[in-house]
Amino acid sequence: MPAVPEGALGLRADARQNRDRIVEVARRLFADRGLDVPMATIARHAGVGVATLYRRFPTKEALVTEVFADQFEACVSVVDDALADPDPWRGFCTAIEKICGMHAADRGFSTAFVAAFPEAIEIERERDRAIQAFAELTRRAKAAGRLRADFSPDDLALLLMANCGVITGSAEEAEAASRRLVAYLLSALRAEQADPLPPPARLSLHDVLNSPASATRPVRRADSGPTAHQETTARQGTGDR
Amino acid sequence: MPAVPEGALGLRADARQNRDRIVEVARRLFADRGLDVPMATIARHAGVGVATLYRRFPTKEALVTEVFADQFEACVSVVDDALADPDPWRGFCTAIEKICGMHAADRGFSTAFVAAFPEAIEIERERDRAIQAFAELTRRAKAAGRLRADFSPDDLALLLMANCGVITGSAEEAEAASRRLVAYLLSALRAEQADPLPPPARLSLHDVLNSPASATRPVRRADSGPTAHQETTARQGTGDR
DNA sequence: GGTTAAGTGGACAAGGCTCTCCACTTAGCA
DNA sequence: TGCTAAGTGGAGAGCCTTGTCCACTTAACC
Repeated sequence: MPAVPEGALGLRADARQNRDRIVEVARRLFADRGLDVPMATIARHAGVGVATLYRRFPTKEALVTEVFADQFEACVSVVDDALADPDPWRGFCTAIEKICGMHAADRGFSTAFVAAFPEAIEIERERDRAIQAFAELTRRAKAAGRLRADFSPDDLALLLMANCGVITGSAEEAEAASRRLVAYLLSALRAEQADPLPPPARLSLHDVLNSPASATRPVRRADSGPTAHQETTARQGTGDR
Repeated sequence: MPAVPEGALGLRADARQNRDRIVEVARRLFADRGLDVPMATIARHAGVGVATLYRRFPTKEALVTEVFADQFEACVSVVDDALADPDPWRGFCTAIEKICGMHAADRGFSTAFVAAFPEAIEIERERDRAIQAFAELTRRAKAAGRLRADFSPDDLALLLMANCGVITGSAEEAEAASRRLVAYLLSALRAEQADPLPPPARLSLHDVLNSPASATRPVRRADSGPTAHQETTARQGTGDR
């Protein structure tokens, strides 16, 4: 993450200020209300017009990506820190707790993270590194005999999505819920657990991070058409879902 | 749940048929695509006009309530069945597995359940009974020494919301993810777990089931206004969030 | 101070949604 | 068969979104 975001490089001083304020305001609004705050609201809170907003960030997605880029980096470095811990199990637990806590504290981030914007190119390289780092952390925690052997690194996606699920209500409620859920989950992950698990979900971290589903571009399947009843064929071609 | 829904009582034969088809189609569409299928799509698939749809169900919420009323009842009877099981822990586990499985199999239901429509009056009485039944199940499973003592009946809300979080992608993916998550969670709930938990989240079942947040009426906080910068007071009165 | 390219804001286009209105059709009954 | 209340479909109102356009303003350099 460069100290000056590359998008703000050749900007005139006033434009630069406006851009900074937009990002700052967007971060706060996304955190408080989630990703579906309208662009006009962000613009108004930043004291600019919508045109200015769209001049800096051609789509809402671009704004979201920019806003959460460094939060994503923070997640990555949490995993790095965990790898540096001499006790791999402690590292593992702290990493999960920290990441889930970050999500719980930021409504927009949790959505953005799970939704994931494939266009976040500067993130892409980091992402693969993070996945490998977490896999290594997993390996070590298992080797230390603390993490159950049938845990799959892809289960991280499962945990994160579950964590997102409990993020509702006020920030404090969300954080309390997340903390308790994570405590449950971590105690399920200890090696002493004997009950066998059903097969890992086909929800790998790669899938989640490249999913077409997104809060700003919701998944919309093509209309498969009616399967019965007197639906006339003439009505079909409306393009309606 | 009456055999003939009270909404369909004095209806003319053709109207009755249309109503039934609407509910059937809506159930299928909600299950496949979630709650945000447009009303027009439902009408089209049912082979009726939107006006007909709105004549039977004055709001989308009313339709959703009707569609999921019996699924809700099914959840309640799952808890009843669990209470009838001589082994309370087995009953407890099966209940959770079944309910989570039902949610995973039905994208719309999971949303509707967590969102919860306070207006679903006929459900209201059932709801309190279900909550008490689950509390009783909890008590027995603890008494049998199988469920960890610090489990709170309100944690059911936590589990259900977490489960909702992993419902993405195809139906099979969702069910696989849910199964694995539930397996993790149940192993965390066994009495042998020693690690103390953080305090229960202030997410009681009552709260969740009466939450103002909803998929059809998303939570919208009042705009608190900007906290800094040169926002003019004149711009404030636009009613924008 | 004057020039000018960069920056700006507000109106508006395009398209989505829920829900309403009203002129027309039809089931049910004598 | 013919009457009538019940039922109907489609157009469109009203509101929300994201994103565009263009006449105006202003920072930055001479």
